[in-house]
Amino acid sequence: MLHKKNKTSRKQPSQSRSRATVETILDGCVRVLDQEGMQAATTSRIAEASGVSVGSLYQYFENRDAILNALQDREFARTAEMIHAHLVRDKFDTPRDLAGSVVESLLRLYRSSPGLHRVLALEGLRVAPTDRVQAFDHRIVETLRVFFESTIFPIRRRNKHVAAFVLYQSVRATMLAKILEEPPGISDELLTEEVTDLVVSYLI
Amino acid sequence: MLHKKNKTSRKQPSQSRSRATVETILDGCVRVLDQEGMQAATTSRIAEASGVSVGSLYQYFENRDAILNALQDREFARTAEMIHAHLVRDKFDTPRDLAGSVVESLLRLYRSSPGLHRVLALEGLRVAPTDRVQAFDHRIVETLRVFFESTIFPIRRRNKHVAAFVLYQSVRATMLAKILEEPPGISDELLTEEVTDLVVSYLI
Amino acid sequence: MLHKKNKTSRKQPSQSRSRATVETILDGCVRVLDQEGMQAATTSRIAEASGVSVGSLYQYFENRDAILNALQDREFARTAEMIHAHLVRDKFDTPRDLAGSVVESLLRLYRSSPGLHRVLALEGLRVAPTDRVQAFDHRIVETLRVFFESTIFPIRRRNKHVAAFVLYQSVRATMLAKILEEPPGISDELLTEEVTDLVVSYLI
Amino acid sequence: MLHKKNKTSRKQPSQSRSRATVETILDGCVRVLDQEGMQAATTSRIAEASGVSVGSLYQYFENRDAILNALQDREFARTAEMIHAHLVRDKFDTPRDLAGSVVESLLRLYRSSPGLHRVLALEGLRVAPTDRVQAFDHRIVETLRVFFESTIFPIRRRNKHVAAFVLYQSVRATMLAKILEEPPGISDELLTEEVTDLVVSYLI
DNA sequence: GATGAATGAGGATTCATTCAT
DNA sequence: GATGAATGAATCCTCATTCAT
Repeated sequence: MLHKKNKTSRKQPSQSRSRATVETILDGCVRVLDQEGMQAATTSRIAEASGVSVGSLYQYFENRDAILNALQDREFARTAEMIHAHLVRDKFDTPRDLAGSVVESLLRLYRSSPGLHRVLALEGLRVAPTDRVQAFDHRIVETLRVFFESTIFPIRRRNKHVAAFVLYQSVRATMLAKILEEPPGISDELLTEEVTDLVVSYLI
Repeated sequence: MLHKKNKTSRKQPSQSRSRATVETILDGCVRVLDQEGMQAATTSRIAEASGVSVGSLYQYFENRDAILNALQDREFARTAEMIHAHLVRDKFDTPRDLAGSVVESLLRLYRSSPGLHRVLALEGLRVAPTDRVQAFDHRIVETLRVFFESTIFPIRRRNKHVAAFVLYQSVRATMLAKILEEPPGISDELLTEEVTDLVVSYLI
Repeated sequence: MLHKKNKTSRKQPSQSRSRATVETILDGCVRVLDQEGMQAATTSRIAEASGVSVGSLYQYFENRDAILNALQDREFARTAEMIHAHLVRDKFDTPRDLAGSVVESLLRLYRSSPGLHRVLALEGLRVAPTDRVQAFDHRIVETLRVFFESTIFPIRRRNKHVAAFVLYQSVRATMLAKILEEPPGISDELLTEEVTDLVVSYLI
Repeated sequence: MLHKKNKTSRKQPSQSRSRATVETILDGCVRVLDQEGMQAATTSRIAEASGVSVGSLYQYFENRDAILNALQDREFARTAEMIHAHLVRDKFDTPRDLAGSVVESLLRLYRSSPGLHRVLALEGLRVAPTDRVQAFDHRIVETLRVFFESTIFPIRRRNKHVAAFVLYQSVRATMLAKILEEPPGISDELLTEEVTDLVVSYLI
């Protein structure tokens, strides 16, 4: 009743060509967000930046929000994978090294598309009114919690869930603020060091 | 020094009545942001919620963005004042008490108008191209730095500026995420406690 | 849920100026329907033909369909009034005269805006999926039925409701077809005469 | 003589397979019109309902309007044939029986695809600028006129052409209104009876 | 000063048509 | 011949801004 027709939720991007187009569109959207910001992310601007027509956008996505949702999903997945990959590494030296490498990777990830991550943080591309942000934030927090529960490193926090939540929000916000504001007198190295200190002194 | 460069310089809100109207409008805008979100903050909705006409809005503000900018200014000022007030209090017991009370106040402040602060966070009302956010963030960070430099409490961080930056971003983001996402199983008290721990273990 | 906001169903056209604008828009819409047909009745074309801006259209009407609905309401009301006025006239000579004058008036009414009435017939401006047509058709049929029940003229049809229905549809369709197709060799006078015969020989 | 002036003349549907595809497409279009209405009759919906690809649609038809035109041609032809078949029947009892059987058949025909006939009525699929409707209406009217001129039944109308025109429009409109509006309290049988009365009392 | 009706540029979405495979 | 992905003009609608009263 809300939509005249509901078809089969657009093109099922199963064929590799379809999937490629979807990725192309998402990449275009990231470019727009990074260089021109959220308010510029109109359907025609996204189409233009992706090198496809507006019509094609709608061949692959239900509507504008669906693009942003998909982009969010993809980026959260990448973030989660990145963090997970660090935590399951066999080889590590000290807890501090591990923490530092995660922090540093996060900084790098954010720097690769600051505009995108600015929007993702807190506001979460605004689409599903909070659910999507919460759901994905939660996934990352869970990854951290599980690690805290199972690592042989001694963690002095009683409530691992809260600890994961606090640390994820803290590190993310600090790194993003760094990239977005570039406050004078604070280098990447220095900040990575300090944030790692924050994490380690809280956990151990 | 706050005059910005208003081409037509609009209403110089010198008369108290004018100032009152400006405040009324900002309050209306906050109400809209809190209850209906950013996408509802249209000029006519703000006018309606403020009890003034759209025309009057433009008597007091250059354009829509100017309203959001002014609101941002006001809220950052309040935050800065609140933090400052805590830090200059004569009476305090322990460093932990002080940190805890700041953290708690921040949580309260955010909870009083979550919609407003969600928008302010990182994105800075998306208006001023980061300058405004940076400027005000900087002011708060400076307040903290000065405190760290001058307090008789022993602070083990070498670079007080970075420490202030890291802590401000961390506490703010964590508290906001709490309010906006309300992750299950994390109470206000518990989180306040943990964040205070984060601050104290990093600083002392 | 269907609409983001529902306001108070637009401007309440109580002031005479508002009402005048509403009429202006409806008149513009009629002009478009008559001269360019239904497919040309786009919001911007209607606005243009009415001499107002698209924005103003939406100040007075919820959406495009609301314009067509209002127009239909107005035209049905006019038709009903016209028919009613004929039936309640004190002075008339014979049943045939009365029938003939109604038939003739209807032809004149349709000729005043053929494009509009073409659309109104059967399709009914398409908006409320049939309800509106049915409702108004019904009103006119009722007017006729009441007349048939109460007139001192002898009516030989048993079921006055069906008779009213049959006659209204027949006269309307024939007159409209005449205007829209202008079949060669059939003059207004001749057709009026024949249709009057159809009515009279059926009724009396 | 039906060749129209197809610029590129498309597929001359001489091969039986081509003709079959054309029919398939028209049938699909009818299904869409009946079940979903005119606004749903998009090229892709018609293609889907016909089990062919959009591309194939354009193999057989110049453009969308050509499909609707062809459909109109076909349906008018069927109607004309149906009426003709009744009129040339050798066996009939009374004039009333003949009239009644035509009226009833028309009702049945319309009921078999109401959505199609709603669109065809008066509006003539809104395609050809009235010419097509007129031409076909005229053909049916001519069939009737010829019958009126040649039948041994006594017809009391002087101008047989006008009589045919009036009756065709009247019967068609009444039957269609019945099907499209389904006014409460009017059964098929009752209406058929009344309309037959209308015809007979006018003619004889 | 205040008002709110009027304006129209801009944004989301649809769909007839084309064309490479 | 058949397919259906790609295209973009055309449509509905919103909302920041202006200006006559």
